[in-house]
Amino acid sequence: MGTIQALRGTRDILPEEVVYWQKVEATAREILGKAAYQEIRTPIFEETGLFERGIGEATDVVGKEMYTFLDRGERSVTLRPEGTAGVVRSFIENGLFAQGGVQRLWYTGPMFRYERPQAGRQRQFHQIGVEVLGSSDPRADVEVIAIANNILQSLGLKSLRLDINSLGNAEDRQQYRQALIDYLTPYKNELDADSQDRLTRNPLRILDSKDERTKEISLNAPSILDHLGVDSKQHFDQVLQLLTDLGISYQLNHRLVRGLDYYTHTAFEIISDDLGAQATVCGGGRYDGLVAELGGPDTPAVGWAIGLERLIILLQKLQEKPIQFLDFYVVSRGEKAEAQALILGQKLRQAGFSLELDLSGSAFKKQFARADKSGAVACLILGDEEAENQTVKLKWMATKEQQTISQIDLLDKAEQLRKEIDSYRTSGVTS
RNA sequence: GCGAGCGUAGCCAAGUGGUUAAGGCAGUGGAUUGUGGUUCCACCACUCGGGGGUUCGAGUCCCCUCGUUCGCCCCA
Repeated sequence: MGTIQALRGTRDILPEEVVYWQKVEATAREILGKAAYQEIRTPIFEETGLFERGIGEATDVVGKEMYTFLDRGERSVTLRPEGTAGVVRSFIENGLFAQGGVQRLWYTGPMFRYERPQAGRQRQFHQIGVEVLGSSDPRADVEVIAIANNILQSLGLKSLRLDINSLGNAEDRQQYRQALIDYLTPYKNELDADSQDRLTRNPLRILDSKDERTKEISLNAPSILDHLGVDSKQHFDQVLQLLTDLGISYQLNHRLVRGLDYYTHTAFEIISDDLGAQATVCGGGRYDGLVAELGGPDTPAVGWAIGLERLIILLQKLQEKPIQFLDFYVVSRGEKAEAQALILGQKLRQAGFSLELDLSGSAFKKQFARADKSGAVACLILGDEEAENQTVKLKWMATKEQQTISQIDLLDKAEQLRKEIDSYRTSGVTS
């Protein structure tokens, strides 16, 4: 192809699809606002070291999926592969911790990961996420999960599953890691290649391998839940109890291991069975060590991120397309009439109406056909006759009834018009 | 990074070595002068993602490349 096209793993979100995005954003915004979360916007690219330190050099995200390049000043720069590191950097850099108490933040925007595209997986994708900084209370873990739940449910998504696990604190994890290595080492040669590789580097990840034999072996592997210290155990028990109190059902999954190194204690995923291989819609957990790791004061934190593309795939499957109504479609013909139509349209918009102005100058017949397709409740018609008399014809598309009124009256009766239009809409009769 | 499938107009899609590349939807113009969702007519791919090769002849076979889909991997 000679023409330029969007890069691999990126795509355009066309108007037809954007209505879903707007619905998701509006819903999330409202729910987060009601829960006292504040939006934060951080740069799309950061110094590479932020992610290396924050996410962990041994992770795949950092090891092989980052969009990293040298800028003109020879700095190593990386397009953010996730949102948490940037938010935490900002939290530290701007001294948000100095405000004391708990900071509840949320963000949305594009993320970048150099991966092989697949259904529900792109190189540029979008997330909406929350971070609660400054509380180690199990209620924070649960609040965050409950909010994710609210958003998903408000959008009408059902049949989602919450998987949850605890990774304990750094000590628990270290101990468990050793126990796991001890258990797996005798089977080393039977493990799949990737898992053999991970045995020393990142043994926890072996637990969610999809290789059959590896699965069999890890079936009897020690569970992290048996290696939690007293405090970790208590924290997790409380989280589970509170979830139950809230009526949120969950599934314990001791193989759930999140891919980013910063997670501690609670780790969870909200999973859909309607997404194919990329089934996780929302993933998150607690990351008590990250703020300190990045040079800030020791600050416990929890958060999650929702994958917007995946969410929208699900939403589209529900076939509940948000409908956009139009109040008027403005049809005009003749130089004078066309000019008046433009002016009338402007005034009506200022009066709060939505409308589309036909610019084609083609035969009325054609313009009406377009009016019909536009889904407008009513048509405003301006021809030579109307232009001469400063009037306009108002035609209700559903009933085909039409009347002539002066342009001034039309604007004066804005309130009444609004009611009439709304009554057509609610009666479901548009055209 | 690995494996497999696919790639014909804006969209869906026939075609599987042989004259001018079906059809449908959408779109555009028209069926006399200012009125819609029906109908009717016309127009709408010098070309089959791109490049190379085999052949008298390729959308149809082969190679490369790009894209895409589904897995692996990874994760949202």
